[in-house]
Amino acid sequence: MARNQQPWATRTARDRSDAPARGRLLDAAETVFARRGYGATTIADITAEAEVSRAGFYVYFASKEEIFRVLAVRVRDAFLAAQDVPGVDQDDVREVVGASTAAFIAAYARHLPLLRLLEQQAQTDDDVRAVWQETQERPIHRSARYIRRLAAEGRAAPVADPLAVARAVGGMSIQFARLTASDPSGYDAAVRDVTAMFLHLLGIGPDR
Amino acid sequence: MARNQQPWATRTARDRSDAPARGRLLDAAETVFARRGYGATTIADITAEAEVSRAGFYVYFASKEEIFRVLAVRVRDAFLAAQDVPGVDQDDVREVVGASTAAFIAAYARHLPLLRLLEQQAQTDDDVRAVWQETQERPIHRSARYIRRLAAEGRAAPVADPLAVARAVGGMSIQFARLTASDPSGYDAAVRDVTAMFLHLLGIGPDR
Amino acid sequence: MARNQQPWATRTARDRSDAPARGRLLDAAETVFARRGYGATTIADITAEAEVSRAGFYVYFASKEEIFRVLAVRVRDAFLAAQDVPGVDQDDVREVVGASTAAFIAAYARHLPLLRLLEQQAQTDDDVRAVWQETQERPIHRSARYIRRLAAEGRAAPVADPLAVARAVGGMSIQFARLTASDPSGYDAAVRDVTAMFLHLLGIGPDR
Amino acid sequence: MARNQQPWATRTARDRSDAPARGRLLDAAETVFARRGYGATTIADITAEAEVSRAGFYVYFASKEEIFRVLAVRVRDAFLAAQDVPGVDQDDVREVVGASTAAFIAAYARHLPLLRLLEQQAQTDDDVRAVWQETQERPIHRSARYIRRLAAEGRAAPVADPLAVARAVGGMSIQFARLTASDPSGYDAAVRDVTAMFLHLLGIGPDR
DNA sequence: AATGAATGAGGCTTCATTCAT
DNA sequence: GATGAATGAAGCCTCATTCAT
Repeated sequence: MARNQQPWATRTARDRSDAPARGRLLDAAETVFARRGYGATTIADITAEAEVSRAGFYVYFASKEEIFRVLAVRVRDAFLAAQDVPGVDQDDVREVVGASTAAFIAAYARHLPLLRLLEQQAQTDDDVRAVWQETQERPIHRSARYIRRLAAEGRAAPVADPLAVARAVGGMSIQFARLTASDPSGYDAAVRDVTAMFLHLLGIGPDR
Repeated sequence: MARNQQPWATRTARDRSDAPARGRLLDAAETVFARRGYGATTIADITAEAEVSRAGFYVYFASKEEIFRVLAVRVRDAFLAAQDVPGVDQDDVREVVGASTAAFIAAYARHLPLLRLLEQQAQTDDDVRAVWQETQERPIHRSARYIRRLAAEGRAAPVADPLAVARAVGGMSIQFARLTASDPSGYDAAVRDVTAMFLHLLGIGPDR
Repeated sequence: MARNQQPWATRTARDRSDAPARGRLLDAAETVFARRGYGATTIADITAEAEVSRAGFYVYFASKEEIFRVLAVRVRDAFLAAQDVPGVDQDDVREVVGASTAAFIAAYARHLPLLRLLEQQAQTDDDVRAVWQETQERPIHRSARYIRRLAAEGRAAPVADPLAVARAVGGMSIQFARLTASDPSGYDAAVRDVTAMFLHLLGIGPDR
Repeated sequence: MARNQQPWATRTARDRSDAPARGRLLDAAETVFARRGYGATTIADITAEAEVSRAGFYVYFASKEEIFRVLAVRVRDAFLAAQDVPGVDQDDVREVVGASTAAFIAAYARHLPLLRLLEQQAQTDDDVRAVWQETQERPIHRSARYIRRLAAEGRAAPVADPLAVARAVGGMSIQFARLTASDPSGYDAAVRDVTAMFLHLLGIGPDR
């Protein structure tokens, strides 16, 4: 889209073939990894999907591991960015909790295939492990920070250590996100239930 | 039987423990899969670990997929069996919840490597998917049943639908089980915290 | 069948399982070789068909080559024996030629699968080659001898050297035998046509 | 094209003749199949003969079966093409029969090894069977057509149905072609005898 | 920047064959 | 004789990767 912001550009967007090859390869890799898993994916699968020659892959990436690492970062960033919920009244705990729960579940469900692979490859590849840990931990720590602040301000009375509560809520949310991924129609109920339990664990009763 | 006809024989060969090859192969497969993941594991790795010839593998299993499927069933059974907690006073909700939480977290942490692979392969292999789903769902449904009974008997006032609570608690427990797997010293705290949150979600206050 | 010629024998013929294993293996080998060809046939195929254990094969035969050699002899003998046509008036050339042509075509068509393999393996295995050559040459030489006698007695005037005529008639017969094997209904016409051409090549006109 | 930019270059590598690898593989396959038969031939044999790496084989062919199928077509075409005998006076039956008999026997003898394999593999592989049948039937039908024309024009009085005569002559020719293959010195006599018998079956007397 | 051609390395699988019982 | 279990040897095939152009 940014491409057309330059009025002097003469080429009109022609199908995928004028996207730069590197980007096409990354998109293709994401698609194929999601479809066939890490191990079963071959370089040939990726280049076929990207409509690039096999050798063309090596112009941009040194190996399957490397393209995966690049992809891992992309997924982490997308996943974390999707959790910034702007336009929420920071003073309304219920609204904050509801909105961030909704965002988390939605983002997790959306990126589930790649997140699974991330976790998987984290067992093997140290670089991926670092990315995966950040992907996992950052939302939890952010949440824990928030809970600590609420507790300090006397606006919540968490049942357990804030970090433990944050982790627990993270666990729940993931569980429901997986459910949502296999049955998207359950999304609203999932958000409602998790929000309610989150609030309850904060010692905050249901809305009226 | 013939083996005992010669009392002076020091046991006819068979130094390789004396487990029959099939069992050795399954144990070896479990070890190797846990160590190197599914994709990176080769038949040669498994047979080397089992001290069996490469060809010997095919006497009992047709492929890596097949031995994994057999292993999947074994893991599911072990994991589910580990959650039967005998000798618990069924009338004491706190004790039941505490014991089953402890058992679940311990079992999950213990089998984590294979459970991860189970989930992973469930994406690809329909048979494994069935086993994985049972592994996942059975504890949750059992837990949901228990919650429903407590609610019906007026001994608990769950914050949300019993199935949702069960699922949420499952999610938490998994989260803490993973933590425990990487840092076993946190086990007691994990059990304590999850138990407390579980009870809280059941509307049951802290012990005295 | 010979088994029941001994009146003192008490065992009645019970299905294949009391045929001695060696014979069962040979029969099985013939069946399987005919069905799958030489190369594709495995020892396991043969023993399965014979309902004998894999190792049992080696009690009687040292290898696939060896059992094939034994089979080759059996086939050669059966094929040659089938060409003895008793009860034919040796003075009636037309009858002799007709009967032996019929017998040859029938025998060739019947044993075609194994004869093909014989020829095939003759390329590779010297023992088989000897058997194959005899199988091929004996009928031709016998036929040539007959033609020579007829010529000497002035009862025929062969168009070419008796051996060449015999060879030519052999070639025709094989061609029609193959046709017959794939379409048995053509047998009578084949015999009639070949007989007519055979007689013609002997300078003997059609029957009245 | 770039190759000629450096006039001093002594030809960029490519000592392996300069036939492209695919052609070399086909030639090699023909050689090796003829030498060792189908079953005994391995991919490694072929690639060694072609001076190509084992993996190189799979760039052009998916399997031994496939390269054989391609070869089958090549052999069929070569065999059939060798039977076009130009420069023959179509009005001289003796010349036509003699020339086509000679061509057939020569072509069959020359391609005997591969033709044998063709027949052999026709039992197993449907594609090969189709090629083999055409290889077999086309000369016979062409010959039958010719005989029918001669008969219609009153220039021949075949002893039997033209198709039967054609088939019979085919059978003879094959028989003598095989003989020729194992003893090339007999070629002329074979052609003479088969031609004589062919003409005789057409009811055409010997030359003068 | 891009690619067609080629290959080294490595895993999978089959199979004839042996051996202890 | 007969067999279940096991294995060495060998072939097939795939794939990441390189290289000349």
